[in-house]
Amino acid sequence: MSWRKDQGRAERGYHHGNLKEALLQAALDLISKKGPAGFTFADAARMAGVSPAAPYRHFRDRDELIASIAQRGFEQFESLLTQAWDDGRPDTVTAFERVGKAYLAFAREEPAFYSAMFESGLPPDANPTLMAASERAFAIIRAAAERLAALAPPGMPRPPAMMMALHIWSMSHGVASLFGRGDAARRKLPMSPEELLEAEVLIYLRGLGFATDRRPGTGTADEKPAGERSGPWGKAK
Amino acid sequence: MSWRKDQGRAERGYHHGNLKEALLQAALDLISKKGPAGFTFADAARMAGVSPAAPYRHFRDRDELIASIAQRGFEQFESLLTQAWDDGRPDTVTAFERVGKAYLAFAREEPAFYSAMFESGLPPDANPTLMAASERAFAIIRAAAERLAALAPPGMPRPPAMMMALHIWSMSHGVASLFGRGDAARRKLPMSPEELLEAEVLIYLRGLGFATDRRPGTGTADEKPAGERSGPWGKAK
DNA sequence: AGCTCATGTGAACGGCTTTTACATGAGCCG
DNA sequence: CGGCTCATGTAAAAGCCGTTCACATGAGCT
Repeated sequence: MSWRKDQGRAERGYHHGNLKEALLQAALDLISKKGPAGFTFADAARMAGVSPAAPYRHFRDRDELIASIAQRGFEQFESLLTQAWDDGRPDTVTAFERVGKAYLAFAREEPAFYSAMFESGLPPDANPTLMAASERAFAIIRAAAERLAALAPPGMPRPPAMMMALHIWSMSHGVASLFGRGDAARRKLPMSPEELLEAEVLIYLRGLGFATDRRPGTGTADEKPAGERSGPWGKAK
Repeated sequence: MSWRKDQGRAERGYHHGNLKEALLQAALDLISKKGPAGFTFADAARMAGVSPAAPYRHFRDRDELIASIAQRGFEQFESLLTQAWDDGRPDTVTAFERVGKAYLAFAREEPAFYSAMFESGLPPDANPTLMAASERAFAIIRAAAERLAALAPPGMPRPPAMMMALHIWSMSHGVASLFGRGDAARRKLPMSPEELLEAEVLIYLRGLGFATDRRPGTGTADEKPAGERSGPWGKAK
């Protein structure tokens, strides 16, 4: 990691040279430490070593900075989900679960992005480009659901892919926002959020008629020791 | 609705007489209008007709006011869920779904409470009595899950009730916080949040092996026209 | 060299939170 | 009823923030 002009502090002429980027970085730091509410425009400026008025050359106001972060967040999120989905390899169900885990991993490892994206209280409709980014990310989940729906067992009516996608999203978001971030501020659990979500998704998929032991499908098969794994939960009493 | 001293405005001696209550009311109004972030201590004071310093006689600081609201929210929430659960009448599955709907109804009809409870960014561990209230509310869901788990079909291993409860909670919270509040600020959906959640829960329960057509059980039976209702979703394409 | 315009500064306004010293009067005690 | 006391409210002030505006600087172009 290295900015053009060394952290922005030290010697630095009248012009910063990289202020916009420095502000975004600072804001990310601050949000991850104190939440999107505690984040302060002035603090970010201070951290970048400029006067409190300087940021206004790059962002209309505080909200626009947060929206910019949310925007980037959705882009990284989309890329992460795309990678996790990996076009359904090695088999659809496995890939699908990987997407769920990626969702949680993002919420855990990038709490600042996640907060900006989902907990900043910005009206989504006010910002078309932001909403577009959000929809591109959701489209990954939706595409995965589409593929999964196509595999639905013949006996049953096909579940609408859009609905499945919304279900998965709500489960992921629910788990992430109730139990997701480790640091502070979350409830205690008898299991990890990842396990919780995995079980939830597996049960849900089973409810749709999918075989969830991962034997069928494209079977690239590194079967887990299929021992007594008869249900999607561990040995919890 | 009528306070003791008429709105707090009008004629009113040096002492308000009911300030604490008036502040809580004002805060509820403000939060529901502008979100927990936009809410201002000074505004609440103004609305109650007192000086900006007066609230400090009743709340240590702004956060404590919000925590008080969250506290009340959890109490109302608990009461609502208890009522919806109605001790599992007329049958467990029906009552269970009613709890899900009550959850959403609360989020929709009491957005201020809901925000204070789940989106205020307060550390839950910092406030023991608040966490206790939250746990009492969750206990209702947990108790319902317990009863449901006991009914699990004999063929399969019993799902842990705690896990089921957490699953249901995460689904409800996910749907509520992504799509829950109608006014502003939410995404568009091909179906109502209520339908979305109902389908999600039904599919999930089916995944656990429950018959979800509501024919078995205590069968107090006001069967819906069981026509072509072969899956938990409507005619969505 | 000189011009121009994007970018940063300083000072100022109004608003918010919180603290402190002081005012008021409700409730009690004699 | 008179007076005391203490919870409750006020005024003023300090310190922070967001935001704006007139002004300074200097990077890049001609």
